[in-house]
Amino acid sequence: MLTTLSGRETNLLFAIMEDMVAIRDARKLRTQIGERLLDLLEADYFASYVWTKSDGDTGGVYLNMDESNLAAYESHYQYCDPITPRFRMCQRAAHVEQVISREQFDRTEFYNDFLARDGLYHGMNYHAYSASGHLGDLRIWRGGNRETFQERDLELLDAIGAAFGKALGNLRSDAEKLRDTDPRIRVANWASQHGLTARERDVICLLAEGRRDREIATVLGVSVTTVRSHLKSIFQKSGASSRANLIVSLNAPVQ
Amino acid sequence: MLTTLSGRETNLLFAIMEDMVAIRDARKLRTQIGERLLDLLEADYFASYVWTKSDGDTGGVYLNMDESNLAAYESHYQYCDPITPRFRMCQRAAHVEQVISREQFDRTEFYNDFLARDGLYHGMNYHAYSASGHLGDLRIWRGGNRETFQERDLELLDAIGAAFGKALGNLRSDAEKLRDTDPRIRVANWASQHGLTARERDVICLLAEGRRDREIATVLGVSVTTVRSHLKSIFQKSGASSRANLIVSLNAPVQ
DNA sequence: CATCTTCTCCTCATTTTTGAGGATGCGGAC
DNA sequence: GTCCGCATCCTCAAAAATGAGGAGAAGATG
Repeated sequence: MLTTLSGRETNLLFAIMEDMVAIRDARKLRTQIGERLLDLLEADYFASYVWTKSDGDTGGVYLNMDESNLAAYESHYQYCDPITPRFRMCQRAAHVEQVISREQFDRTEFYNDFLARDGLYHGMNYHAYSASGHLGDLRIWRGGNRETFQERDLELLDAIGAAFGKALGNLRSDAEKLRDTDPRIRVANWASQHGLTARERDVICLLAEGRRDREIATVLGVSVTTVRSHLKSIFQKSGASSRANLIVSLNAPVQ
Repeated sequence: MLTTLSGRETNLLFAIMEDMVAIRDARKLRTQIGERLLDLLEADYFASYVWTKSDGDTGGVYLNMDESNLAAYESHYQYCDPITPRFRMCQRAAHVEQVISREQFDRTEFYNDFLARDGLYHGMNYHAYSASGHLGDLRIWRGGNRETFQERDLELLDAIGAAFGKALGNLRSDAEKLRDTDPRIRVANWASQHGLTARERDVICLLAEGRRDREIATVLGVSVTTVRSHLKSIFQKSGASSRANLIVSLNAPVQ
């Protein structure tokens, strides 16, 4: 690739570069990059999906698209989407017409009942992957009254998409690390690993905080002997040799 | 700023953008960005310093500079460096001649005995800051037989420096978070917070692993009563009410 | 030298935890 | 219905940890 950039484009690219390192929330990053891309590529519509949703993230980020139409996509059209699976097979940014012929596409229910209703006509996608799977995508569209995307646009999207994918990968692995250190989640994982019952879970949650049998009993509203009874089976199931050992394995950031 | 970029420059900028998100080691990032900048700005020499050194990082990263001369900088010339303090006051990339007059500079020991020996003549610096202080810098030089840097070069360095600063800031705060979750360091911090003696530290290190008094005694090669004696003063100094409580506060990622 | 801290070890009493046996009632699965 | 897992409660005994009182030796500090 060897493309010159105008002053306007250079400015946008610098802004994108700063966003990539500065924004550390995947949803915000996708929104911001979307706005920059619409500007840079002179496009009209933007959408971005991630497949592994997390913390209240519905997965989709959209710009200039109709709410009710999007609801229809999420409930129906994503299941008869003829292009996204093909885009996902490309290792780089691709134009709609690189994955399906225009004639074929124009006859699909997906195009006529979904895309066309919002005015989407010319499209290109970038799908970011890591070793562990799909990270997220960038979907750029122009209306039918506009020019189609050129090879140069694909190159720009490709280069930005590469960095975008790395950034998403970083954010995801950061989130995973954080989740590994969240005590509640660690305790819950530990509990299911060892096949603990609901009540035994209640007990180790309090145990993990360093409480005594008597305190645990008070909090749970049962007698101390009941707590000891649960503890006995917890020791049996986990093979832990002492309360101290248990607390360490429940609280240690890395096991 | 409104600068057009050539195809070569665009490619380099995309590469820099990817480096910024992909490289998660501060030293490697500085080295890589240094090489890209030498290429992009057609410069001859690169140096980058960080002031808060960490994990075997000596602070300085250099390209095309003489080893023995650098040793002289670290031991002597950095203390009579007339320009770096002035560069650090600039909020953006600056040319040497923006912080000192050429005539003045050419008379300094710093220039004649240090820079000139390696052939450094035209220079520009970028110093990155965060709220907590200086993060790191980018120092770009050309030889005396070359053209001086133009306003356009400063603009490029400035834009890249902004993202570079954010990236360094992220890496540093990530490293700090990691350090907060390292059990050994947390135990050491906890110990000094509560004014524990060396032997008491040894005891809680083993205690934090969930060991029994007897085990601790064996490992330390003392009697159980000695261990209990140390534990007694640990309990007194820290105000902890039980061994379980102690283990939690020693192991909990966040206190 | 006297004083202080630290490390080492001790006793005695008490509380807490662990391990081993139980028993009862409840609700779902076969 | 019978069986099984679960939650609840019990006793008794042993092991571990806590709290309080020490004492002696080594070393640093005034």
